Amino acid sequence: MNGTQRFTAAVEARLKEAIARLGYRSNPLARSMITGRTRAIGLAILDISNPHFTNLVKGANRVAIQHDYTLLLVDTEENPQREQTLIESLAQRVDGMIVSSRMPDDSVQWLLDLGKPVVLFGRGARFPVASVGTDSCLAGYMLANHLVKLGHRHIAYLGFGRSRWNDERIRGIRNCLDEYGLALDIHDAASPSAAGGERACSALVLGPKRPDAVICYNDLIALGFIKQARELGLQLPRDVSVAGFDNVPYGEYTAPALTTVDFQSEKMGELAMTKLLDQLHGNAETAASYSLLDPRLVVRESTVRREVAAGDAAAAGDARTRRHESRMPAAE
Amino acid sequence: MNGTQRFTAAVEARLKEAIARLGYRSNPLARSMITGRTRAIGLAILDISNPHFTNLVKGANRVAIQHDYTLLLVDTEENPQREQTLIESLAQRVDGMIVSSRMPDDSVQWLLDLGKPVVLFGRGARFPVASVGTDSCLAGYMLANHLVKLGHRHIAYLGFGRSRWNDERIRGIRNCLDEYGLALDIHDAASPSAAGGERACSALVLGPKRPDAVICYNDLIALGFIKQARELGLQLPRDVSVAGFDNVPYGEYTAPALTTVDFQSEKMGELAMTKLLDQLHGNAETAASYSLLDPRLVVRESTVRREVAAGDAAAAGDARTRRHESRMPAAE
DNA sequence: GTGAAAGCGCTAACAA
DNA sequence: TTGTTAGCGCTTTCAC
Repeated sequence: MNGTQRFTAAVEARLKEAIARLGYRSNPLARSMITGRTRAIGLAILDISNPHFTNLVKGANRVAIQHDYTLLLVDTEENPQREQTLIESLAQRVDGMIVSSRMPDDSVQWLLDLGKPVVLFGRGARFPVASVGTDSCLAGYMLANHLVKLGHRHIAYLGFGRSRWNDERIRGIRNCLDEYGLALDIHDAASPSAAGGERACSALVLGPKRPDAVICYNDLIALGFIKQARELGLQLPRDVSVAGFDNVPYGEYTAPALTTVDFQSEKMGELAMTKLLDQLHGNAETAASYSLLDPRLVVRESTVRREVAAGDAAAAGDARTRRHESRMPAAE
Repeated sequence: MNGTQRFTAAVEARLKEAIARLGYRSNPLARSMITGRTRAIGLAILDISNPHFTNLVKGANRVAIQHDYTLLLVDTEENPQREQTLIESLAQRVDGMIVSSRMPDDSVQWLLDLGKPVVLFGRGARFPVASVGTDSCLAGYMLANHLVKLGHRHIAYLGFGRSRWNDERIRGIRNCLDEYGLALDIHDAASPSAAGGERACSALVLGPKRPDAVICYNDLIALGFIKQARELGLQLPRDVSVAGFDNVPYGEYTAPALTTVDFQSEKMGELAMTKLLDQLHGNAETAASYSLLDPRLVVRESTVRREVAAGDAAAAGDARTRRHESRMPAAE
């Protein structure tokens, strides 16, 4: 027996000797079958190529190891069917699951019916699930506000419609632009990746009215956009300011370095794992709670003050004073 | 019973009904205990933040899914103890393991003793293990050759001593430089990451003799190096050409875009998984074989022709002719 | 403090 | 084609 029973030192030694001699190793499958516990946690992420998600993993892994759990990872590759298969397969081999998914709130039920504790991302208080997230609306407001203050007036959003946060980000941006009486030009990328940003770039930049500034759904799209805009002959950031969300590590190493909003991905991972372990160990307090992390604006080189022509400047000043005293609606 | 036995349609229907009514789901743990098969493959990688490894995962995952296997991932975080614990824990839950590790050849035995089929990376023919790798020596040669042809004479290598490929890369670089009678200045980064490159930069760049060109152990180090060199006031690539290994996706989005050697990481992952499944299904042919992938030079903007002063030019010409007809030693 | 026995949920082999 | 049984490697319980 392993750990449950105590013996006299003599017997214990003899036991240990036998174990070593036979090369015995306990079969965790059989053990798990009995105890119903695996000491493993499953984590499903949408895309392992996206540093945002690998940061989640880093955070979750740290906490798991601290508590002597093994973190098992699957990459669902933004594919809903694959996601369901993989999650079902994984869920039965672990004590609990952390899941990053685009499935709508009402499709989440089967996940809960798996009978394992679950932590999700960004499900808000509207759903009785443990969940951790950030204020995407506020983040959008921050970025828009930053750009407007730099003198930008024609702002575009290159979004990703399939994301559950896309609308929130738009809302935040609009909240800000509305204060200045500015319109928002909305575009959509086919995928939340650099390739998506590249492909969407020309439609924005070569379209009828080129924006002064582009806010992208995430940093990867922003990176792709920047590269493609360059190849189309634009001078960045002079011609167009670009910003993203997530603060992925590589945004720091590009030129121009990327302005973005830090969502504290790693801390999100930590928090999710902590929440799950709490649930596992019966601390029901945090069970179905929602933890919100603060977004932080990270200003780098990809957003710069717009050099305005004379006519433009007057219009800008006009707009700014017109609705000068409006409050920040996103800080609710 | 599930799949093993056939029944008449009537019984089958009644069975299905009962299954649905009871909400029965087979317990894969119990099943695996009996059959000894889990239909899962374990993959251990050194650092999930490194796109090289996430590409391995992408490749392996694709093949696994094709064959209806679940790929379970662990991140060992460049930590040997953690690695051993995680691998042992994972190995017993899966049918086979793919392991990316820095452990020396003679420490690999315990891994094989786990009793599961294993595929490793870059173990060569010298070890009776299934393994896939690339020719690091040739890759080093390619990069060095590229730089010499661009007129660089003072070439430095910013390596990572703990890697099992570091010496191979140095050998390849030296093979080339020797042909031109050039010396190689060797430095070492503390970690194979952008942070490692940043920290190591000043010692190289502010040292007694600044190199014309720096070859970094991998792209991440190169990215960090470039960023830091910029902050130290250097004009890149004019002042220093920089190159790396791996061809990580983000090297394309930096400025200057990174010259590198493509190791076909994704294909490596595919190949490793294919090899493992072959082993699992009894195709013993590939069992202990070693597959080598070809490195490919990817020239981008971070390496440029050196603008030589008059004296330098003469010396360079001299060196080039001196051992003009020597063969490529790395193509063995 | 130690050994024996029951049974977890399943599959495999066999009997009906 | 169907129902039954043994037993996988472990933990748990209980008698010794």
